[in-house]
Amino acid sequence: MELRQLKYFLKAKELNNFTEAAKELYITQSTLSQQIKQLEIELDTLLFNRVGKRVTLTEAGALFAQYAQQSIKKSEEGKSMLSDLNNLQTGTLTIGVTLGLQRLFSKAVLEFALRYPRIRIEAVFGASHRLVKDLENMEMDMVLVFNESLDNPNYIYHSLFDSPLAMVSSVHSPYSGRKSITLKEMEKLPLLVATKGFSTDHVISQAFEKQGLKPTFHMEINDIPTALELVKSGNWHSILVQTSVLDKDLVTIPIADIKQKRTAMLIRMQDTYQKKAMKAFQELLEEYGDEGG
Amino acid sequence: MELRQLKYFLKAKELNNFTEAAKELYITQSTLSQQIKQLEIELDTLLFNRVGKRVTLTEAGALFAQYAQQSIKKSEEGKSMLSDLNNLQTGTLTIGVTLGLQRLFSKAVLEFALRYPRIRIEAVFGASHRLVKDLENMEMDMVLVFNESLDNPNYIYHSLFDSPLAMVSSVHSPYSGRKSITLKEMEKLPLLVATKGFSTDHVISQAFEKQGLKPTFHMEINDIPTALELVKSGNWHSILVQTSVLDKDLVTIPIADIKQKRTAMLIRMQDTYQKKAMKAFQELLEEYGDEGG
DNA sequence: ATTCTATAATCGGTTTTAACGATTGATAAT
DNA sequence: ATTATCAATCGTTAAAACCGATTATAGAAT
Repeated sequence: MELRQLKYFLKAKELNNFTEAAKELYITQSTLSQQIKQLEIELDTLLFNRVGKRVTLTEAGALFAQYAQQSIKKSEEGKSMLSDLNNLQTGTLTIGVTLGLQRLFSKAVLEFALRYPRIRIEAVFGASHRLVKDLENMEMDMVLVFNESLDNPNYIYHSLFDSPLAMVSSVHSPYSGRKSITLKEMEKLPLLVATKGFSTDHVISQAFEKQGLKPTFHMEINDIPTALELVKSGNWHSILVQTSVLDKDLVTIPIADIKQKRTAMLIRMQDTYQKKAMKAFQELLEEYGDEGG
Repeated sequence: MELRQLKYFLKAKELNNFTEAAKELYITQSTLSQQIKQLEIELDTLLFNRVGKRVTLTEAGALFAQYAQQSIKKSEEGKSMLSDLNNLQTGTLTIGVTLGLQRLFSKAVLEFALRYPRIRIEAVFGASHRLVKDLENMEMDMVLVFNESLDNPNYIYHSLFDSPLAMVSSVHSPYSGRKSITLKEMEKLPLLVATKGFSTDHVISQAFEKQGLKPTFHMEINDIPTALELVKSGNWHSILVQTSVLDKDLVTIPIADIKQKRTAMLIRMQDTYQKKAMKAFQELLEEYGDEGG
């Protein structure tokens, strides 16, 4: 048994497909096939069921995966611990971020880059469920999302701040200056969805649905800065977590009938050893989170 | 980084000597040297200081060893978990036992062998510090010793029973029938040490010393059954943990001035996964332990 | 029913590398 | 000064990881 084989196994498990897994591992399918087989022989247990042309994890495989992952994790923790120790700080920090937390992230990353110029940052924007999945596959060090609360004990959940949903409009819009707005009022407005496919979008749709309202979303965009640019034109209004917006040309108007706040949170694997860079980044997030995102 | 390299590294760490380590690993010294170097290159850190012809672990090496060990452990736990799952029970249970717990061990192992005939038992008798060291190097699943209380959080300590020290004599000896005896009385008797080099021996010596007594030990043996045979002859008396002795030809006489009892305990590594065989053995030990060793 | 497609297993050959034996170099002990 | 002991290094060999091509199989499409 070698770590190499365990890594191959986990990738195959993740994709349930040897050919694909081999591609991602930059080896051929035949190599992967052989290495998995070798592992199975050593363990004297089938890890995958071969039903026709497809493979599915066996129960034994699922159980074994836990140990495989932990074995790999420990070895990598050891490595990154040493790299911290050397204080060369040549590490990489991979962070998943959901769209609405872009601002918080940029603020933190700006300061972080100043303090730790030699640490490479890899930021992956995406839908929270996708990010969490990547975290599970150890492809990320931490993710920044809204309201994900898997109760998986292998992860550490850390709330950063709460923020309500609000309508975003141009300062020149007739609604500028309003203290609040109702969903019913918004139903007839030209709306722009800035978080298509994200969990925030889901919350918004549900709120309208609950009141039997059918708003028209004239546009869907999955990039917040672009969406905000469009809102500035005055042609559309959008709905976002309030702290995602801070621009002198825009206003946020509290939505009277959405009480539920969104909670920004940081999720990371439970490590006995936590990368120094990670700790530092987390501290920055907390700092900026307290200032209101 | 491969598990093979981590195993090599740990062995080298254990022995502080590449040549010896290579021998135990059944590889040549040159291979070991190269593999360690390769690991060091990957980690970008020296694991050993090379001072002249000898090697000593660096601080980084000591830290890394923790992770290496855990990585290996996880992979092996996974493997043994599967072997249990298959219910083939082809596993091996390696147990270290200190001399005085021989009786408890034999009783338990007898029953265990009946219930789990396909599990191989490897029993290693030896001094407790030696056993504990082997346990640390993961060469044992558990050890049975007296009073070892390292406060290492990676181990689980489980007390089985307490037992006082007692003088052991032939039923025909003049002391047979005595309710108790003092160290001073024993000083002049022909004594036989049955636990030379073991921690119990240490306790006995200290007790005499404390009272300024200088007993004469006419014989030293490091095997209890043999020692007991000799005591039966009536020529010597010995001092042992009371529960080590159960023989119609022998009597145990409580020693009035040694109040301190010896605690039999089981020590095992803290596993998230515990071998079924281990659990079963532990249960038997507890059962027989309650009956008084 | 037949062909096509997607997939895993297998086979034979190639490349990589783990392992070896012998040698060198360095240093501690004699 | 000599010897013994150890780690590093070098060149070679054996093992095994890997590859490309082929085969086998099952599901999908025709």
